[in-house]
Amino acid sequence: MRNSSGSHDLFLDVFTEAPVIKLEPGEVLLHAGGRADRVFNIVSGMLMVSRTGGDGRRQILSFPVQNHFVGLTSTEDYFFTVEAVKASTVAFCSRNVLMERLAADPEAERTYLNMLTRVLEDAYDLVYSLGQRTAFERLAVFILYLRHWYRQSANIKNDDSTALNKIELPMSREDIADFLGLKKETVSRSFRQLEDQGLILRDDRNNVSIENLPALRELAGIWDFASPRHLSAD
Amino acid sequence: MRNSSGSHDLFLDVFTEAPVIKLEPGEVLLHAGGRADRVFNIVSGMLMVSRTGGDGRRQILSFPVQNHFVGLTSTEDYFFTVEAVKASTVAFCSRNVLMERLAADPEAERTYLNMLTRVLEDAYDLVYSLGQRTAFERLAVFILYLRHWYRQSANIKNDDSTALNKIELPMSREDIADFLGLKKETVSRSFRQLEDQGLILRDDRNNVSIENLPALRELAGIWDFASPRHLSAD
DNA sequence: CGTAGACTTGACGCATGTCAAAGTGCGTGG
DNA sequence: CCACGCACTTTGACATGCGTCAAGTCTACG
Repeated sequence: MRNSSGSHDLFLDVFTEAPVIKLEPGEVLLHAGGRADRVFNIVSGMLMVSRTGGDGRRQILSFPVQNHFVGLTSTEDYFFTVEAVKASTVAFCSRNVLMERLAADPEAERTYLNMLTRVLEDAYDLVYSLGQRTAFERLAVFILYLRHWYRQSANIKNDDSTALNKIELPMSREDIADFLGLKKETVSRSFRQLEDQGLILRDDRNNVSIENLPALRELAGIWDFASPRHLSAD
Repeated sequence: MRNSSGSHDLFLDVFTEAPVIKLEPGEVLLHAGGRADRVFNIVSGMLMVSRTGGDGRRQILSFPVQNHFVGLTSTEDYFFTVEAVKASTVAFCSRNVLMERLAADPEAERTYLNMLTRVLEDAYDLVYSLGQRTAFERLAVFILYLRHWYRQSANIKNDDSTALNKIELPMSREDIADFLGLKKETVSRSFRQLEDQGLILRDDRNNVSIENLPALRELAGIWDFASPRHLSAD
């Protein structure tokens, strides 16, 4: 199982009593280059982790949501920027405290390793999308990702639940583009294409409805987000 | 410092006395879908980690070399395939043994977390390349990566050493293409373009010489592989 | 030598990027 | 409450980088 929100498998107890920070949309939690002395656990909302090159090109690395974890580096400094996409609250603790806790408690350590490994697997999923999928497919996968995250947050078991067919898109088209390695115009056109083919419906700027889940999954090549890996078997 | 080959910062002692496997080029170490009960440390040579979709599209995730680590999953099964690019030897130990060692020894645990975090950072580097860079730039970055790995293996301190200007390319053009999210023809043409601009020289099929390191770095936007992060500051 | 596999090169097409204009919703101030 | 303006999105026309398909070339190996 990939997750079931709130389970101890995903949550480190160093965060249970930890202080929280409230963030408004667009507010920056931490900057690339800043000293990496804290780690964060998202309590609610949605953040955005990005990296910007010297020439201004920006790549979004992830959109962490409830119970996701942010702040890992192997070095002294953050190499990414984290900001809020929507109003969010995050718990934080110092890196040292976390490390001591992990050293003292093998159970916490296992949990942490699992979280870290999942982040890595998500990164590899993104690599696969960027390297192998078309714009159209990337957007389909992205919508299924959002659906998956909302399912986790709402703690809904049934992966086919129609309760999950309203998808909120709290980030801008440009953010989506920078996540998927596209331009915002291409994202717009791909949304249109998905709508024209009856896979989704654009309710408004920030909300789409999934109209044909099996076809979306077919397009994405993803059959079960909860299974060991996201790609259909080879 | 990102590494200094053989240092205890990068090497887990569970592997010191561990049995090794010898692999010929093309030989498969493990298959996607197989039970993930072992972890591996590369002693010499070069491997290739890949993931193939149901429709046959393949994405190479990494080319691990000396002292790199392979076999991490959060689940019961491997979701990637690992094979040898050139003759290699790898040390292995069971996942359980590793986990027990990490639980027992905070020092080993720290080392392991660092290794894992670096793998994650490499994955994010690849994400940036695939999402933001042109074919030409991706190849420049790739050559600099190879150079960086060879520098690690040879344990050469000076990052400008001309001893590192002969770069071996043990993998096929198609492998490079599947790593960089391109087609093999585009890889060929980008090599040509690099040569035409005097940045490299193609000695033969599997060897290039770096002719203009500063220009390559400029193109890649990478100034110092040993620094906290690979991208030039923003 | 001769053949096979890998690589290179060329001609062409298409997906995505670029640039520009029009549409949409939303907050602000009259 | 309405109207204006602004930011974001959508759409359109066109450009281009990379993919596709098909010859050619090289090299290793029999």
